Amino acid sequence: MSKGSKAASGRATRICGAWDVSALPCARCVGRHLNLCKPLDDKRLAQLLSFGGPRVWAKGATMFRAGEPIGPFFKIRFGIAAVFRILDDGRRQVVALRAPGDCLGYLEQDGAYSFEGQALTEVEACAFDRRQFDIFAAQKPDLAAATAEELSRALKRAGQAMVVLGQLKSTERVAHFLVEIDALYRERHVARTPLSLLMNRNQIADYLGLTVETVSRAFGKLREQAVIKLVGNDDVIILDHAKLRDIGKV
Amino acid sequence: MSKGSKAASGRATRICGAWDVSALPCARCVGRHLNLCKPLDDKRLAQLLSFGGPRVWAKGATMFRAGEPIGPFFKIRFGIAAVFRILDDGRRQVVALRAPGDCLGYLEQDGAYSFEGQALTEVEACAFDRRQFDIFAAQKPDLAAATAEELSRALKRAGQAMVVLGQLKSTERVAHFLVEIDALYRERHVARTPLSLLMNRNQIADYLGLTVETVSRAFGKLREQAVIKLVGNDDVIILDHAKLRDIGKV
DNA sequence: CGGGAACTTGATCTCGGTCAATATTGGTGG
DNA sequence: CCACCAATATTGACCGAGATCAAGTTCCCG
Repeated sequence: MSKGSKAASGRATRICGAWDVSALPCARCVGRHLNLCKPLDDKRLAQLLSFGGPRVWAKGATMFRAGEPIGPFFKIRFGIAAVFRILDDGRRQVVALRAPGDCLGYLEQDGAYSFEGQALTEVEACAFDRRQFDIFAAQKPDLAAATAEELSRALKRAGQAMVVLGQLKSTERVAHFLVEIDALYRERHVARTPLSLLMNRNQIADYLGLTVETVSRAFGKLREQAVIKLVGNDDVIILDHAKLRDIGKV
Repeated sequence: MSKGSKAASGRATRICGAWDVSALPCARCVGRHLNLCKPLDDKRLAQLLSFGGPRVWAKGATMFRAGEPIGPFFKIRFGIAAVFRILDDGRRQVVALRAPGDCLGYLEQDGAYSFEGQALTEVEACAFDRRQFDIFAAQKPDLAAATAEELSRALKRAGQAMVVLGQLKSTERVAHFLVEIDALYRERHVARTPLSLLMNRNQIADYLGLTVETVSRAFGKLREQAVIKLVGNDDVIILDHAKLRDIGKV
């Protein structure tokens, strides 16, 4: 599965922004710059790389923990990660899904990570020392602008997620979720047919503020309405995009 | 009420960040630079001001609408504003509360505002043309850094709000809300005793993803438990901060 | 004061949570 | 390749938190 998504990502010709880390050498090909889109020239790429090394996490691995002394932040090259928080009593809320091109572990509070990070698939990401990155960004206006742009994108997505959590009914939430990750995976070239959720029902439930059972029932309703078709546990075929978007209030 | 908060804000010696707009001349005192904290020197302040004028909205006024062609963004000097989205069927979710020092209307999508903005109290803010601001920021690394910092702060708050909406029970949400705005108003020098909510039950409900009745009942429960005391419709005295934080999972 | 808006309280209903019992699935080893 | 098994998903029965509908009550502003 993670192999599949990785292959799909590999075909990407452009992931995003002024600092496309897919352009950076990865563990298997140090010294070779793919440089698929070139807002950063080779010299600057090399400079960025000098303090940001590639790293790989297995599916399910913890990338960082809330409260843990702040370390590097990451920019995803392949795979999908979840950012979440756990309350003392075990309640858990996934706060964001992060795909190739997204940053992860950027937020900090009093010198500690603000949220938890976990790899949903195998994940490969570049690690950046934030102090050095900030210094570098201070001299590269377009990199700073790209950072602001990325944060804006994340903030917009968070706002939409708040609408989903605060106002939508369970089936609406699930419909919204499907449209959302379909668009996300497509945009980041993780897309395949059928759509692979890359999350189990539990993780989806924690993202949507529901329980596993409710998520399952919502999938059932959408299937009854012939809006989707379920294939195994992880794959979904969207039969009626328009109706799904309609239900999901997208 | 808005007059009170304004007076309180006026006493602030430092609001935040590298571009404290309270340092900019306001409508009533053009040409005079308060310059309370001085990360920007006078020349740069003047430059910023040349494309960002002060503006005032009455309590309840709409500052911008989602989908409306993008105009300036704003940085609040006095007052409190709400950022929200309305669904076709009238459901409404407040996505963020913005206090002095916060930016507002920054997010855009395809050349239109992403959310709606409304003044909860009388609001005074500086308007900035984003194109000119971006150009300016590109030459001022510390301003770009301050923008990223501000976005990070907003994103962190959004993440916490998602936990509230996704996981907390109604009373927990209201407790969390009280702690949150108490801290916010305090931090931005809007604070007074007793705590003024500056929002009616309907607005609180729309922020917490609840109904007016449920919010009212939650206030009732907190009052019964002697955690708070209600004074009129808009003021709250927090009797037991520790317990309130505990209930609100802060 | 007086009147309308905002808040509170009560009764009822519904959606989603909880608990429990199957049913699928997909990975593993024979 | 198939049979098995643990993990995951589905389904069902029931319950409860919060929504909805409907009165009251309080507040606040003229």
